[in-house]
Amino acid sequence: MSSSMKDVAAAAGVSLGTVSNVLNHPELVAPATAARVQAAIRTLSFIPNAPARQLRARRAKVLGLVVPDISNPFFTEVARGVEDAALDAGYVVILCNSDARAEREDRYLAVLESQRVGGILITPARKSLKPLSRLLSNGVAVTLLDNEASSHDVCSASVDDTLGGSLAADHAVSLGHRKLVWLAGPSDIPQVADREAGLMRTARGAGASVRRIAAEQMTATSGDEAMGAALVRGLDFTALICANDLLALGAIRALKRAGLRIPEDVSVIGYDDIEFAASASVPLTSVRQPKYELGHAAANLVISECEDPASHAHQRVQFQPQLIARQSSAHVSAVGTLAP
Amino acid sequence: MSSSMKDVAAAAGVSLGTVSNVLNHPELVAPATAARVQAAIRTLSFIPNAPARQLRARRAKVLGLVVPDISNPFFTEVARGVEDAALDAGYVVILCNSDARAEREDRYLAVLESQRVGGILITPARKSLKPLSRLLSNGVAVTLLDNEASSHDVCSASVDDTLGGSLAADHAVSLGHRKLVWLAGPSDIPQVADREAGLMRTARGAGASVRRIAAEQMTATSGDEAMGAALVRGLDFTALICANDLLALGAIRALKRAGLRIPEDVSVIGYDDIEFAASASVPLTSVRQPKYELGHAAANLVISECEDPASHAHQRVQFQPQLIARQSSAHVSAVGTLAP
DNA sequence: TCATTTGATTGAAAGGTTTCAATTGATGTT
DNA sequence: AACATCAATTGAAACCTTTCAATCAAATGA
Repeated sequence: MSSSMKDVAAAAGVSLGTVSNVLNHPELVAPATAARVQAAIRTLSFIPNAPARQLRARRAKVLGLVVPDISNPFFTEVARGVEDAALDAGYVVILCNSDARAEREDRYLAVLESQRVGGILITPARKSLKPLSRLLSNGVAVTLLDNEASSHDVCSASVDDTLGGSLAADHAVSLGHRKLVWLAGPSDIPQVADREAGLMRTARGAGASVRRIAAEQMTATSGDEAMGAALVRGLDFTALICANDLLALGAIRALKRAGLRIPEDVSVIGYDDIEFAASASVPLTSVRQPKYELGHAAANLVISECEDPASHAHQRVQFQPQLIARQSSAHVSAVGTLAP
Repeated sequence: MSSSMKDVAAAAGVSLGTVSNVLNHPELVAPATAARVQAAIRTLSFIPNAPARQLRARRAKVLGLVVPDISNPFFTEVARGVEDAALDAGYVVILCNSDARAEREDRYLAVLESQRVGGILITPARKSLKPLSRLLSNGVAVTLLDNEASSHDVCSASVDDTLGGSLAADHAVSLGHRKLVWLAGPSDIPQVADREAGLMRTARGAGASVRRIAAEQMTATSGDEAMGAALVRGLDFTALICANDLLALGAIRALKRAGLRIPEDVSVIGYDDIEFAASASVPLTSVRQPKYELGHAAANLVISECEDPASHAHQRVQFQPQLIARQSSAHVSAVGTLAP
């Protein structure tokens, strides 16, 4: 049986309140007493009952992490950052995959509310913060992850997606490409919209045309399908820029199936720079995001708000992306132009 | 402010106990009353306080998932299976990456004990169940994940690793390979040991030689290093079998750097069949494990024990692996033999 | 009609912690 | 010697549930 503070108090010959003070306000208790209590804690191998503490003190060292899909290596890496920061602060992370579906996200938000978590890190499935308002008004610390806060009652940690889109376009254009294809994901994903905006502005500013096709999800399978379908319809382009690396990996499969060579016939640029980008069938040029750092920073924001809500000022942290050139992109070749 | 059962009771004009019964034992309360209470719950948008419930009822619908590394796509997929099963049962999953380090695992086990989780799914960092005994004696349901239970006080869900190793060896031998290299991971990982045992038995039974090299971790980087170092030392072989796909991906990088062609000079076989195996620079032949199903089954085992510990019988669930042949493996070529 | 059974509801205790006003004992001041 | 101050400790209340014995009202049986 697990021992309680009452047992510790009895063993150390002090009152319950003193044991609590040793644990939470050591400065209030005499060194000798504290030592005696610590000894009792050790011999009884007492471990505090977190739910009981939470019930009374209403602050739980628990964070909810709500992401579209942890199997996307981007979010996996983000999650590691979150988790490491959390563990360092004695917090624990509840993993919630929303599958980018509002219904599932709502279900999780309700569960997290029921668990009375102290904070939530979320990459929301929809733009509106409405679903979060209940939590917010109950004093739960919310930080937007990989999304920039538009309102002022939450923190956010994000990467400059507009810049990222721009970097990708720059790269293609500087290699001489003028006929681009943008392989987007679902249009309601804000990150994708921002990348697209940056891409379009930069590409068109440089006199390149951009044709847009969209995949249904941000997965390799979906990228394969979308690209395959587009190729069947016929498409005149020399460079393909994808909303993320998974789409790019899938698109490459479709391109190869259609007999196209990369980068001789088509240059491909991904986004995220997931670990496998370098080991892909053609090592993938990609826009790198500081994934781990993003998660780490976001977790620290939300933890600092949990620890001291009163003196907390909401912040927006923004990281810069970076283009990593590999073999999937090359200078447009005179001979290799694609006739559809 | 969040409303409590007291508020609901007042609003519905019933006692606290009745509200509790509506929530937990609906069969005990008159339909009319139940309806009134439900209405009050809805208008007050009452959400039960899980920690308070846990304090009184000592069953928390919380699971701890302890894995070596969620960024390994194998465990990512397992985690998805766990999470889906958990959500269906109204449970929530705390994510714990042990990094395969005992110290970090212990830290997490203490946190999970403090949180008074109902169950733990763990791929242990070490063979002994000692670190779990505290939890077990406190009535926490423990299920071994991707490890077969040796004792009888826990459930386990695993994949037959000996068979998997054997399948890989069979495949290589049937393609005519007689000089194999086994790229192992840390020797204290039981899964790796089992794969090795199956591999050795089958390969040697077929008259093939197996040379063993070991990577420090189960990562691509580590596989690259280990393979690179081995190539420098000189190695006479035609087929490489790796303890997992990440090692294989890394090893392929090293092989290519050394000017070796795959599969013409060397056949490579991985293990796990992660999603990227198919998109790798050379599509990877691999031993597929039912990852999602493994996680799902394990979660259901632990949940069933949580729900009804009394009538629970510990079980071992074992899945079968399957060899997926792709282009990284081919028949040994007369010309392509490697002179070191 | 009275006693008994059944079904629905209640009230109070318990679970492990934190918090805070109150108490104690010692030290310092006049 | 009387008083104020201060540090250390205590005791009880509060947090929100669940549980269970007790109560109550209505229905049944004789």
